[in-house]
Amino acid sequence: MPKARLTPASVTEAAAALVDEVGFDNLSMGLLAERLGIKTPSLYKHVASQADLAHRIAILAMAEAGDTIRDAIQGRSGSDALAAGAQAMRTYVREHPGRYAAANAARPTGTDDPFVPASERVLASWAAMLSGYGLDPGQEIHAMRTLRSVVHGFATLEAAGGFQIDASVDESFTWLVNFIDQGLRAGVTSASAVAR
Amino acid sequence: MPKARLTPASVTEAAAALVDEVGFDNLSMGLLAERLGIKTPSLYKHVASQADLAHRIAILAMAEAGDTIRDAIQGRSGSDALAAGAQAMRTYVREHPGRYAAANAARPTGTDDPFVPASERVLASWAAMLSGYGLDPGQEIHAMRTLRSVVHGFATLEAAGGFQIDASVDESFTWLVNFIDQGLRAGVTSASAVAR
DNA sequence: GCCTCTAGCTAATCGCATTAGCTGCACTGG
DNA sequence: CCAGTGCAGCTAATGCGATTAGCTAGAGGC
Repeated sequence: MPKARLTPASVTEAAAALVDEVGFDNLSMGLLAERLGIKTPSLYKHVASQADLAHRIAILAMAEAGDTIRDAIQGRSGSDALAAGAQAMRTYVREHPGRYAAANAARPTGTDDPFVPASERVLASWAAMLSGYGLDPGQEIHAMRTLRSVVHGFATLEAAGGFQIDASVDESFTWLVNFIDQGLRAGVTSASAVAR
Repeated sequence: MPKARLTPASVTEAAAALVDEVGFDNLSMGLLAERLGIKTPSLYKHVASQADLAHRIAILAMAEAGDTIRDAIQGRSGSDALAAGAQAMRTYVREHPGRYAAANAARPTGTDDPFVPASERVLASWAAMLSGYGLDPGQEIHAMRTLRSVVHGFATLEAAGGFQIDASVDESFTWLVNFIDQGLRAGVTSASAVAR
């Protein structure tokens, strides 16, 4: 049997894959150890505790989500960027529900916590998506929070199986993104109309 | 010492108050028992398990939220109903974060689960709020999901301390509700222009 | 070839949910 | 008013999952 040479990073990666399968609250040290072919206490040679492990998964998830969104909006702007970014986010959550749950449960441990820059990068992507709409600076923070809320809300409700009725969830998401896009564009025109 | 005569309902109520204080994931049978002035195993005379307890909290929360929202939109319609309902929901989540977390974590156990009608009543209120906008029937489900997503998303992000920047969160929420309202009103007129 | 360093192991501890079995009090029927 | 019954609460015990202590052997450096 091959010596896989475990590291904190590889353990975290395995744990992330595990939570996506069994759900974040079903994460257990025993289950993870079994997947890695080692005994439970051996895990503590790589991570400090289960809380530490969860935090590492959260950092990984935030970094991955940040990359995914940034790649999606690359070279796009305005409506296209919004649609691509939102879809990328939703897809990420759908494919990695456990990781996303870990990221949501995480709280920064301090100013030097890698989780902080990772989430800032995600926020930066959201901001970039909005920049194309030429919003009034005073509105930007509100628009950003609205955008975050709606995408986060949709993704978590979907992941939790909150949409029961058999109407296409894909279609609803497209509708939602369109709705936001139109609202943002209307805001721009009415704002400048006032200025004019 | 007064005999408080515990019941499943009173235990659930105490547990709900407890989770609002300490957070849903910090709920423990020992802590609850201590609050009630009894020993941990005695709790099992009233609830079947911790999972059962959590589920009862979820049902309570959903029922309370449903009542609160319904009361808020009483006698209002259109934009007013939307604003009042959304505010009521957010306020409920802010005042009862633990209960709300319990409700989100809950999954219906069957068709006779009281959780089902309780959540349906909440959904009915959302639907009532939207009815004033005279949306195209085919759009209603999407609008409903969008509305749920944005309010749920905002409330959970706020409860999780997700809004770091020191801009007024109240103001952001008002902005958000206004944004949705305007979009819905505009959507009525340009509903058929979705193809774009 | 020897030494050290450490991943992994076994055994033990701890906290918390849950179960088993006992007991006294409160309310019922007579 | 009294015996009988039911149940809330208690203590003691079980079990599982996280975590810690202490040991061991194999890999890489000298």
